[in-house]
Amino acid sequence: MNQSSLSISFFRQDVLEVAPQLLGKIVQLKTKAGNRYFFITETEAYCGEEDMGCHCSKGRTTRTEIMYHAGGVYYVYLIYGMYWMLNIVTGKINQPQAVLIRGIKEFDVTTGKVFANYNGPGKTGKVLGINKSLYGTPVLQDNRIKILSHNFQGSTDKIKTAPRVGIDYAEDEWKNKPWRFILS
DNA sequence: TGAGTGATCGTA
DNA sequence: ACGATCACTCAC
Repeated sequence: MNQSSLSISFFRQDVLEVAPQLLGKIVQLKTKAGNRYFFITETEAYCGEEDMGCHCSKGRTTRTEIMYHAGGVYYVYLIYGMYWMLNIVTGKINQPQAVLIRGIKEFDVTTGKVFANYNGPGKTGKVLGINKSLYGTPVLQDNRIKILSHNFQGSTDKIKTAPRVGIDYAEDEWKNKPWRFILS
């Protein structure tokens, strides 16, 4: 298995480039029992203060501060008191954007066989052991989670788009944007 | 369809 | 200081 990570320049592209390109990318998780391997199956893009579905539509706050950083750091937060959402900041400095990782599948690294599906951002955060300590950590620096630069076999072929989930409070213009990317 | 759960943010 | 809200999940 090629272990090279995605570069910092990848994450500093616009979120609408990064979000679909993250589909199929392999995530390596280091645990006491050894490495576990996943690939990304679903993402969502959140794009700037003008995007009424994005947390940054309310401007710079303690929570959203990290989104104003240049791309390539983690943005995590707790929702509904239970679920840690895993996001990666993208774009340039002061261009607040992030990709939400909404789903991953786990596979056996020797056989290449998929054996578990974690659909939904809450489940994704749980299986990866996300918590607030990851907030602001550079993606390339974290020693527990590595995002590799190559794709799970044959996973890039079919990308579906759909409106984003859970932002019913936003006006139709933003609610309807096809910024949810799904591997099929 | 609604309960569970706690950080965050706007209003005082 | 308080109350409403929330990029969700699971059981019913």
